[in-house]
Amino acid sequence: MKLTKEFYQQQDVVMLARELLGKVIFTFIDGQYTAGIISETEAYAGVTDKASHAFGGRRTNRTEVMFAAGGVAYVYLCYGVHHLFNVVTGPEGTPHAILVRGIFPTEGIEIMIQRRKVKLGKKFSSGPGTSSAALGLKSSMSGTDLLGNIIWIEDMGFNIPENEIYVGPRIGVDYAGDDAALPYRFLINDIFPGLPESPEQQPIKQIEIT
DNA sequence: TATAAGATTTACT
DNA sequence: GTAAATCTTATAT
Repeated sequence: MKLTKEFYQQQDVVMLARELLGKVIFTFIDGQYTAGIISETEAYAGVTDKASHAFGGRRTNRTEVMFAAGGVAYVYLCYGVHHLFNVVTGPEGTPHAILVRGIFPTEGIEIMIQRRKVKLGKKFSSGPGTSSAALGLKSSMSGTDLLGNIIWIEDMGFNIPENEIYVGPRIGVDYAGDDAALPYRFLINDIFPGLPESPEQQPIKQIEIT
């Protein structure tokens, strides 16, 4: 079941970030299918979030796609090196985005190994840059429709119980003042033991969402 | 025009 | 633990 426009265009980006855990992201790039279960996400809440690229309504060539209606990809180059994949959500004009920070590889694993140039293991796709690299995502794909046949996300029926989800502050956003402490990071540990060498995530303390 | 810092990863020491 | 890789944006000359 491919996720719909209606799903992506919901208002609550934090709720959507939690919902994306356990969903499966597919790519069909260079004639190769790859897929993985989303294991870690972070919400970036549009114009009001100091950690967001669109804070204060900032529009640049890079961030313009964040203002589109939900259901497209926002992929940008971080530190000049890593291509970070985000899901744009919310209605048109509301620049919400969800950073995908980790996946458990499920399909096209040989292709992913070629792209990553490392063996499967803890670090294989447990960060935003490595996840994007495994899936073949590049910043040139920013703006790609997530309802097309290049990048899409499906609900395969994996149900993630609330007590398996760790919630905490986002990574690397110390510059964002008060917003750095917001509990907008969601991750699941290795609860898919049947998968080949699922990367482990470091546990963090579960905190209440207030 | 120049500089600094960033939603990071990797290879070294 | 530290450094290097080197694109985008913001701020300061």
